[in-house]
Order: sequence, then C-alpha cells, then structure tokens
Amino acid sequence: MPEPIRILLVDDHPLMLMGIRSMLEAKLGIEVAGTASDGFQALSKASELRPDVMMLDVVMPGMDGIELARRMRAEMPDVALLVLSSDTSIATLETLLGIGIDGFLPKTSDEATMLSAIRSVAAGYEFFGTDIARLIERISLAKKASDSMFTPRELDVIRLSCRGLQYKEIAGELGIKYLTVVTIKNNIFRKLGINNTVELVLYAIKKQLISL
Amino acid sequence: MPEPIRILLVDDHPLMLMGIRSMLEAKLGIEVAGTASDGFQALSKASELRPDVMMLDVVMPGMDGIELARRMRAEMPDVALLVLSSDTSIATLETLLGIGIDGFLPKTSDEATMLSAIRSVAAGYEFFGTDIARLIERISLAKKASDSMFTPRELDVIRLSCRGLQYKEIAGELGIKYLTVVTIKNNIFRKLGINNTVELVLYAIKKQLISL
DNA sequence: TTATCGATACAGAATTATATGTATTGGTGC
DNA sequence: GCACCAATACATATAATTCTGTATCGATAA
Repeated sequence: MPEPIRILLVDDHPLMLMGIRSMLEAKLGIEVAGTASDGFQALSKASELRPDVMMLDVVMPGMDGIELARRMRAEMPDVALLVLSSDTSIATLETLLGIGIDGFLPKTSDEATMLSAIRSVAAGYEFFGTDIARLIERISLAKKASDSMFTPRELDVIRLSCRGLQYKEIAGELGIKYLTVVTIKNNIFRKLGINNTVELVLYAIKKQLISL
Repeated sequence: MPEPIRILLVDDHPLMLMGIRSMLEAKLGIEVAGTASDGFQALSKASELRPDVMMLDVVMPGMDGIELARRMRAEMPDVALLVLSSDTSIATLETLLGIGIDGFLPKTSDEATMLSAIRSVAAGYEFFGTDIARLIERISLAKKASDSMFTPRELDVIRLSCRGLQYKEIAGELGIKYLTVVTIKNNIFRKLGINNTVELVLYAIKKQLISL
C-alpha cells in the first residue's frame, strides 16, 4: 500500500473544514495532515507538516488565498496547490492561473470530483473541471476580443477618461495634442456605438477594462 | 426531555451540508431533519418535514436564498429562518431584514455561536451577532447621511446621469426644463467638489447610489 | 411679520465635448 | 515598388456641458 496523500486544509469557515474533513476521513490513501483558518497559520503549518497538497480557500481575512498561493509557490513549490472557491470571477481565476496553481475546484463540487482533483494534483497533474476550463477559455477569448478591439493608445485614453480626466488633461498625461485625444476618443465612441463618456465608463466597468 | 429542535439545512455546497451536519450530529436537543441543495427542493422538503428551523444559504443556483426566504415567510411563517451566509453586503442584509428573517450567521461563525443562534431562533427570539448588528447600524447611518446629502430631485438627476443620459434627455424624462437640469447638476457638482459627470458616476458607484 | 435659508427653476456666457474631414506614417500583401 | 489598411495625428464646426448669476416658493426661526 502506497503512502497516503497528506493534505493541509485552509479555510476560515470552521464548517467547511469540518465538511471536508468528514468527507475525506474514511477515504483510503488520503490523510488530513492538518487544518488552518488563515494565511499565516497556513504558512507555518505547511512548513511544519510538509503536506503533499494544500487545499485552500480564496476569501479569507488577513492574508487571503491569493497571497497565500503566491508565497507557497515561492517558498514551498513542491506542495501542490488546489484552490477551493465559490468565487469563480474572471479576475480571481486569471490571477490564480498566473501564480501557477495546480487545480481549481468550485465549492459546489461533489465528492467524486473533489477526490479525483486531489489525486490528480497530488500526482503532479493539473486539475480544472470542464466548466472552469470552459470559463478560462471564454475569458481569454473575451479578453483578446476586447483587447484587440482597441489600440494601445485607445486603451490609454479609455483608462484616463474613466478616471474623470478631461481631454486637455489626458493630452498632458500622454504627451500628445488635445486634438489627437479628440480623434482617439471619437474612434472609441464609433467602435462602441456610443456617444458620451459616461457610457464609456459603464462599458469599461462591465467589461472589466478598468477596476473600481 | 423536551422535543428536539428539528432543522432543515439548505446549501448548494455539499461540503457545507456535511460540515453542519457533522457539527450538529452529536448535539443534544437538535436533530437534522433533512437537507436540500436548492430553493425548490427546500420548499418541498419544508412542507413535507415541517421543521422548526430552516438554515439557509443566500447564494444558490436557481431560486436563491432571498427568494426562498420570501416564499417561506409567505407560505410557512411558523418555520424560523436562520440565514447562513458569507455575503454580508449592504443590499443583501437589508433585503433579508425586510423579509423578516429570524437570524443571520456569518459562515465564519464558530460552533458555540451557531448552536446559540439555532436555539435562539427556535425559541422564537431573533439572533444577529454583535458584528452584524453593528454593520446594520453603520449601514443605516451611512444611508441616511448620503440620502440627506441630496434632495430628491438631485437623486433623480444623479441616477439618470449615471445611466448615460444627457441634460436634454434628463429634462424630458423628469418633465422639467433643460436649464433646470443644468442648475441641479451644478449643485451636485458643488456639493461633491467635482466638476464633471464621469466623476459623479464614480462617486455614485462607490457610494452605491446606483447599481451596476 | 419679517428675515433667512434651502429647494427648485431659468438664463447667458464660457468652456468642453462630440462629429466630421484630412494628412502622415508604418506595416502587409500583391 | 505599389496599393492598401490601420494607427496616429491635427483641424474646423457644431453641440453639449459647465460656470456664474438671478428669481420664486415654502418652511422655519427670530
């Protein structure tokens, strides 16, 4: 019989910890090595216990799951990171992928999915459910589409416009003439079929071209 | 020995259900009568089982916790509603209070808090943790402050402006002269110390005067 | 009663934004 | 090389916005 997969659970919800624990308890080949309820605790427990897999929540008080994942990758890259989250937003997923997590599980996943995710990442494979994979695909497509929809200069002007800067101020900021800003903004309006800056702001927020 | 408190658990996360169940299992005087993973299932199980308390999540696919709470209040007002959520946003809390739930628990609550919450609502009392009570207080204060900061007409103009409407359009919508809209908007700008509509939009979003 | 203040309403001038047209540059495919 | 297109740049004309000032009404306090 092979060594069991040793897991460190990180979640600020005691109920989630209990739920995962009771789900994994009876499973052969898997052992819950420990639990932590915030990022700092997780780091110290990880260096102490050296688990094979860290299952971590994203939303946590203090150091959140994103910062935790970043540090784990830097300090203990041999621990597989399986992110467990109910937040499947664009920004979060992209950030996590950038950090290089090994897998992502929605909290709504059933038992079988969770087990196979754990086994996958412990074995060195990635695990992203089909819906997540599809979401990633859709996100990157949408991002490319809206990126290629605007030239770099246009994106500059969009971002500054959406922070409340006026034509003259944008020109000064970018080191171009006022009239050039006029052209660029007109092009943006034409592309989007809108005709004032407020609508541009609303568009940019919806498409996450700017952050609030 | 008195009758046990019978609870119906509603959450779309299998792990949460398992966690709560394993927490309550050994407790004297409490019995998990059943579980449901969405609103519709919850309604049918509730009418079948007639529990004393329904513990329900807010975020769920299909019928969410808010709609579920509304229907439960209308159809089975004798079932105490204890909302369990990680979302403690302004809007959600206000809506839930308006529906008349009996208690609210953050998912981060510890075991002791959950037990006393269950016992409180089962006994006919309300349960809102001190932090939630404080949040409600703060919210209503902030709301009053920002409400009284603007006259009704100003709020009309703010909302329409933030949807991209121009002065003429706003005038038409409100049935007043273009020049009156000018004055109202100027007053808004002066009050906020800003000088264009984009900054107004950003302000309104931050203060939740408008919803995206 | 009168004085005052805030909300609402309107006007003219000054500023800014938007629509439309044109020129230059650099890259791409023929 | 040449035609073509996209990106950048600038200009003029028109429209919308913002600034400053004024007037009326109703409530409220001296």
